[in-house]
Amino acid sequence: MERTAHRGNKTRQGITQRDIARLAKVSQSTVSRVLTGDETVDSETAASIRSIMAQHNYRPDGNARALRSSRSGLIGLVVKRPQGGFQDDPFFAMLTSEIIDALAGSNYTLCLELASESTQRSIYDEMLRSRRVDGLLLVESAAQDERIGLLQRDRFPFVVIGNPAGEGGTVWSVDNDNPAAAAEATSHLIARGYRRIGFLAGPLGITVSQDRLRGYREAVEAAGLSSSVWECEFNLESARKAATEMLTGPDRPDAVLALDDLLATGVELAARDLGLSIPDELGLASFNDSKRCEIIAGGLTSVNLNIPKLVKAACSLLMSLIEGSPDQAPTRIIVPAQLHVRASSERQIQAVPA
Amino acid sequence: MERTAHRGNKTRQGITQRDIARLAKVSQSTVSRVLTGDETVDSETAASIRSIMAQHNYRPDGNARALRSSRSGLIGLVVKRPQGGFQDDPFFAMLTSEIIDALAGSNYTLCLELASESTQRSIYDEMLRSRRVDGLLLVESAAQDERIGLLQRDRFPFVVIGNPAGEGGTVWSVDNDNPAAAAEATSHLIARGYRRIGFLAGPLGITVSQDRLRGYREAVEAAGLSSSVWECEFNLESARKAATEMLTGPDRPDAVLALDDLLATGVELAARDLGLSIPDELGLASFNDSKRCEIIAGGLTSVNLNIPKLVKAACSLLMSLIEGSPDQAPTRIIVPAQLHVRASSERQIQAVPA
DNA sequence: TATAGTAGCGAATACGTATTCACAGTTGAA
DNA sequence: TTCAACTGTGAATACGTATTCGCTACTATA
Repeated sequence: MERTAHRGNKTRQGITQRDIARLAKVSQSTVSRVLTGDETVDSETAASIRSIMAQHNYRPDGNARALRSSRSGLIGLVVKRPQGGFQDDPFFAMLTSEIIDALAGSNYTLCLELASESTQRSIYDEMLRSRRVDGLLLVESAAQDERIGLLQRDRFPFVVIGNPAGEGGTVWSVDNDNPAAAAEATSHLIARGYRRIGFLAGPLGITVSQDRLRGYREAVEAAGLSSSVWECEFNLESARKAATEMLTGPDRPDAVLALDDLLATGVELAARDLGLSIPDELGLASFNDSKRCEIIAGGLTSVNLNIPKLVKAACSLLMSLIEGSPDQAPTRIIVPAQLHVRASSERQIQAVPA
Repeated sequence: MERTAHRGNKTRQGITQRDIARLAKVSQSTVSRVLTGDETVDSETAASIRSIMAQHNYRPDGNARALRSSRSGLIGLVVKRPQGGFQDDPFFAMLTSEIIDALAGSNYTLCLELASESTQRSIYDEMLRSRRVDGLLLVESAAQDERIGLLQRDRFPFVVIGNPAGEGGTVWSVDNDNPAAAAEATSHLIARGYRRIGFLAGPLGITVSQDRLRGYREAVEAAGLSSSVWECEFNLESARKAATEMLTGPDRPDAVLALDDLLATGVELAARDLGLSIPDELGLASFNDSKRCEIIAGGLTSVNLNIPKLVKAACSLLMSLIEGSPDQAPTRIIVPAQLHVRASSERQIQAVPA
């Protein structure tokens, strides 16, 4: 005589394949076949089953599916979170957003993990070794990363976005040609008549710093100029401080190439503090071409990294790794970047005779 | 005679409870008991099992676990993505980051979903009805949301961050007291001697716009001043355009309260274009107290929403909903916000006799 | 007409875990 | 001494799906 409805909690049970089968007067396996798109089901039977499914609003249980087929349909995104949290840098949001778009048509869903030192280990255990995710996107720029070794040992599908320095050709990765892009940006500044070009890098232990620094150096040396490099942390205060030192020291640069729009913002602040006008007294360029480039320094020249394309490449690569390991040697995919010139580097050209 | 090793793909098999049991010379169920923290296992047996687990680097299969216990340990985050993608607004990144921190000690992991119009439906089906997530955090400000009805119908655990307008007392939610905060910010501007205070809102269909507008109106009217409201989209260009109209129209405001740091940035740009100095000729205040407040307009007065606390409250609420539905009436939790005064509203006080 | 081939389908099983049930052995109180 | 309670355990089962294995009919070929 007991009512069962008031349990409230367990009531949320959901309908299963067996229920559908009962209603359609077929076996559960036939229902399953319809779901997996098996061709050997009579089209009329299939239609009837489908209609009953729709009618009862049936949805397969993702966990059962994952257990049986050992494929979860989840992709993990691992980003190293800068200490001090995310600054205004929209890189992370752009990335996430693009990944979701890239995955939209597929059978995969994004699952997020921000790594700080403390959660780092948990990612690997909780998500990966528990088979919760089918593959990993690693946003990587640290020169050393012990996780990569672990992933390789387990033959776990993963793609690095960025430059996994030590792992040269042993890892699938997608990146821009940062040295070339940095060289182009530097050459652009030189072509605009700037002569003492400084480089404001992030932490030098990070490969993206190293790569862009290299391109900068090459371009500067090729032009017979000398280089001057400053290092700072990935936050505004640090960038502003470094830029201030840079611009008040001896042999002050007349142009700065910053690693990042965030750091470039710091340079602009420093310049404003010092009363230096951009672009006349100081040229400025950087990387990312984020929205803020339209407002910083009256328009900030910046390298567009083509994040949508970068992400699409990474995702489709990862999916193919997950689905049928091509057993091909790992490749590094390079997505072209493009310099987006704006006012911050548009000084009147100062006669540079051919 | 066939080698089995070269399959390469299926090799990634992983060790199971049964394997552990065999090694420990106990039954699989005892191993399971150790894992679930069942007290009835002999401590010596348990120790031995644990040691074997550690030795063989065992990890329980998350999918099997989820299937059996109908609890996945995943929490979904649903954010409505503004069209045009994320601008420089760091709100999303702050949120995500804080959620991960809040979940760090718990047994839950974050799983992300950005909703655009097209993926909206898929969230509900793929993640929720497939039982992939145990609960949902909904970042909500639309006045109407059909998803909430669906969630309620299925008695699915979810918590709204923000104000789910129509759903008054029928939904668990966590929010700031936006009317009060807006009133405080407005009163602050008035106390600093500003007299014609404009409000730059986002889209008015959004509850956060409505709530802050209300507080602004109350404060302005209480001071015997008149209100003037402008609406714009959630992007810099739109804000700048609206602010320009605002500041060039008749009866130009001498202070602006913006809905958001992003919109406030647009106001600053417009002011700069028009040669209006902040704070002397134009007072400015907004909401979010993001990092950029330290650099906009020489320091932007902004309401700190206390996102860490907001998020912690939402997460622990959600977890308790998931674990044992308290069958208590839904509650709206209000986290106090605090006005962070900076230079942008710090005009010399112009004699306002008591 | 006999046989090979094939389409369609149900029974059974596997995936790895959590949980229920029963049972043996021990303890403790009557 | 007897029986009840308790402790620690293994066998069995369930979770919902995908998949393998045969079996039945039916068609095509000879």
